[in-house]
Amino acid sequence: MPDELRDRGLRLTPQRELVLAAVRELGHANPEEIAEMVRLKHPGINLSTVYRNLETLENVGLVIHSHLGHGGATYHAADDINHLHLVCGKCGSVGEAPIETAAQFVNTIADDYSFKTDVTHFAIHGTCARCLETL
Amino acid sequence: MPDELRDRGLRLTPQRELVLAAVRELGHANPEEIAEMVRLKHPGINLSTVYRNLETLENVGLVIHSHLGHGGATYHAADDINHLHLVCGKCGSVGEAPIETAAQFVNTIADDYSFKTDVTHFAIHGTCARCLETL
DNA sequence: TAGGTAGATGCGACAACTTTGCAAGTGGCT
DNA sequence: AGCCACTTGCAAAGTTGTCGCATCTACCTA
Repeated sequence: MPDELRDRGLRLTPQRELVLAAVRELGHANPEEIAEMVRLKHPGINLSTVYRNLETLENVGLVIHSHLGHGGATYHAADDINHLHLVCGKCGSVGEAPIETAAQFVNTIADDYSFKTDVTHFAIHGTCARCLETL
Repeated sequence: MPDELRDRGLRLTPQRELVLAAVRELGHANPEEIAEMVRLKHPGINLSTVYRNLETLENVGLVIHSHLGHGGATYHAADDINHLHLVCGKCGSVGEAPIETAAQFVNTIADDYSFKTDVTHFAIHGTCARCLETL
């Protein structure tokens, strides 16, 4: 679908297409990982081009970033954000749970604080089952 | 209570006391803000000393960090972590809600995924009431 | 109370990650 | 085919946090 880029007023460059494809394929990935994947087909791409394209793609709503750990952002395809992330503070593993798991929590906060929460933006932090066992 | 430091095997230095005091006074603050406050009484303190003391104080359980925004950590007094943070992605405001608000959510995740979540570590991201109005 | 020592501090260098300026390149319109 | 604004590559710089090392000092011991 090359027109999904043009329709949003963006030029269709190989770099841009490959960045979007990488985000979709990787599920969630940081800029460095995305650059690596893009380089398989377009070895010369510069990291700053990746950063700029991620920002651009996010501005037009094709891509979304979230924060899974202490460090930088990870990027997702916008239409793939239907889950929340369970990040283990011990081993760093990233689990997923359907977004409905938080539905009541979100509603409570909306009712009590008029705050519309986006549960996918930040990870849910805690300790995973395996790490709990080994304590 | 100077002995709360010594009791945990830490030397009682003016810098360390002031860092702890600043964390307690500020409620939540990043290392730079903490350094600024410490400098009011101890102008010479080095930023790396602040970082090292925050790490040390966290190791002995007097201080805890959490992530409120895209950037770095913010620090709290450990006995002050009884609320979760509602961070508005538009205006950056930080609201609070009692930790019980998330109790059922936490239980659901524990039951379904054996994942023990720490809701205070990452902020709850979304849009605050005021920003929702002005959309 | 003086002295020794492990731990703490200050300082500068370094590292990781991201942003920016600018010149050269190129997609898309006419 | 040609033009122009948008993109890219590259290098430099900004940010934030970490590290090595020499110096200093809190605390223990005699």
